[in-house]
Amino acid sequence: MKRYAEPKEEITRHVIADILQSEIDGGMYMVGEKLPSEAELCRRFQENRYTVRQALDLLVTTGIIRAHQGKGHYVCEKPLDISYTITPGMRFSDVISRLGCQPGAQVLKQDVLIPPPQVAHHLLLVEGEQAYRLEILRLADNVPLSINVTWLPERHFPDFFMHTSSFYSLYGLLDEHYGIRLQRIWSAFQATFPNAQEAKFLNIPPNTNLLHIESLMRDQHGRPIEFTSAKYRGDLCKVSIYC
Amino acid sequence: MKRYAEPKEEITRHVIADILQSEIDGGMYMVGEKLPSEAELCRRFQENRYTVRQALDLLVTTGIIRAHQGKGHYVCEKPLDISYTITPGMRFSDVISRLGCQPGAQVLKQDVLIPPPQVAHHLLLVEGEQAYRLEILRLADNVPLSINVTWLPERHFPDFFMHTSSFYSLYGLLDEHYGIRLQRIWSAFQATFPNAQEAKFLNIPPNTNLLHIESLMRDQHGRPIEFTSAKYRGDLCKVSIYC
DNA sequence: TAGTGGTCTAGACCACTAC
DNA sequence: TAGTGGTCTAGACCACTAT
Repeated sequence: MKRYAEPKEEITRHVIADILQSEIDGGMYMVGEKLPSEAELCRRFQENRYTVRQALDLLVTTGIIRAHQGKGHYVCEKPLDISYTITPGMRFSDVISRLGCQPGAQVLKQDVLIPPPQVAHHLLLVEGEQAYRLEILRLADNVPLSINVTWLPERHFPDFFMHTSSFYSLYGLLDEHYGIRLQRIWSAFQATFPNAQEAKFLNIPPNTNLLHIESLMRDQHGRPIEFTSAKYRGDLCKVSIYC
Repeated sequence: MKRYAEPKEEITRHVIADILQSEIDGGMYMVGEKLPSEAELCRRFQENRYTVRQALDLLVTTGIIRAHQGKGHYVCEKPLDISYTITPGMRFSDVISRLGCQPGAQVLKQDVLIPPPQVAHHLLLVEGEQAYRLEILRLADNVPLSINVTWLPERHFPDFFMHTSSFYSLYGLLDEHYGIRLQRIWSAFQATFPNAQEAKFLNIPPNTNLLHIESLMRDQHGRPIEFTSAKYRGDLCKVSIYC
């Protein structure tokens, strides 16, 4: 056992992380399987618990494994490749179904209010005009995948909340009840980290990265209809678009 | 000073991080300015160095501050909003110039070889057909913003490397010397972390998040011409596209 | 050389999970 | 109750930066 830091050049935590990762890649620990406990890894590598934890943290941060207090470290599922083509007929729920997962959606909050200036501007609202604000959690096999905040101009959707109680697909709802089909005008992409609330709903540690997508959609008549801010789990999602 | 962990509920590191963040937000430490040293913060909060470091790490991971060994912790710049519209006439260098920064590009590597199957498939190459592979570092005011790996079918670009020595704008080069103007077919977005080499070239710690964009572009005749894998610094870049 | 952050040892208590 | 990960104390050496 090394008593103190060595000439460096290797940084023990990275060496341990690389060994564990190669063992995971090599199939020694399968997806969903539990890794040896920290104490066991300390004995195996003859290193301090701090060092072993730093190594595990590297793999947690990279989305290779996840930690469960009181249980252990587990090998993560592989990222889903969500080929997300929002054109007529392709909905979030369809995408998830095609991947062999059970899609889910949960309305966390719904309001009618005056949106922030940026949103009002995109949706071409007049001064003081109100819009629906929907906060939706998207799930696949009961695993939270994304949090969406969607804005819709109030005037286009009378009695909107009558339809959201049995929420399943937003685009399905807009098509069925209002005859509106959406197409993308513009999107902005950013890699971010979650705030406390988002981390809670997505059930992820605060250092998981998120794919943040803001989108402006228009209907078949060219009117801007929907502004959405969606935050996807970076370790599980990859989003594709076709132009 | 607490001798051991307390009833929790507060988690000291988060409390310290919140205090520091509010002070940064409040303008106590300006962008680019140095925070007090770890030792100083230990004295101020009467906490162990480990705890103070965990607090600082939270802010580093969130992109609020960055650490320089031997110097200190510094407040980060705000993200650039790179509205990246790759259509005729809009180049990376143009985007950067418009933001008031000096664009830069550096060819890290250039090869001619048989691309991996996925790339060959996208570019409609026949079995064994070769392509150019360019690894390019993009900079703004000498700060590395992204690493791009670009593939171009060899047959469309005779004497290609004659033109890459004085590299400035790839799309400018393709237009000038080959009369080819590009448009987006498809893009895939993911939030990831850098590998060791990427972290080195981008000069970022390994827990900085990256916005990874794979794109397939076609020329004015509809032929798929370019496949690019671009990794942008998540703390500095936001990429917008228009459809 | 002094000061800063980066890494590590050794050992403790807290909180969650399973039995 | 035992085992696991989560947090923290106290102190050490290493590597980089400025002077």
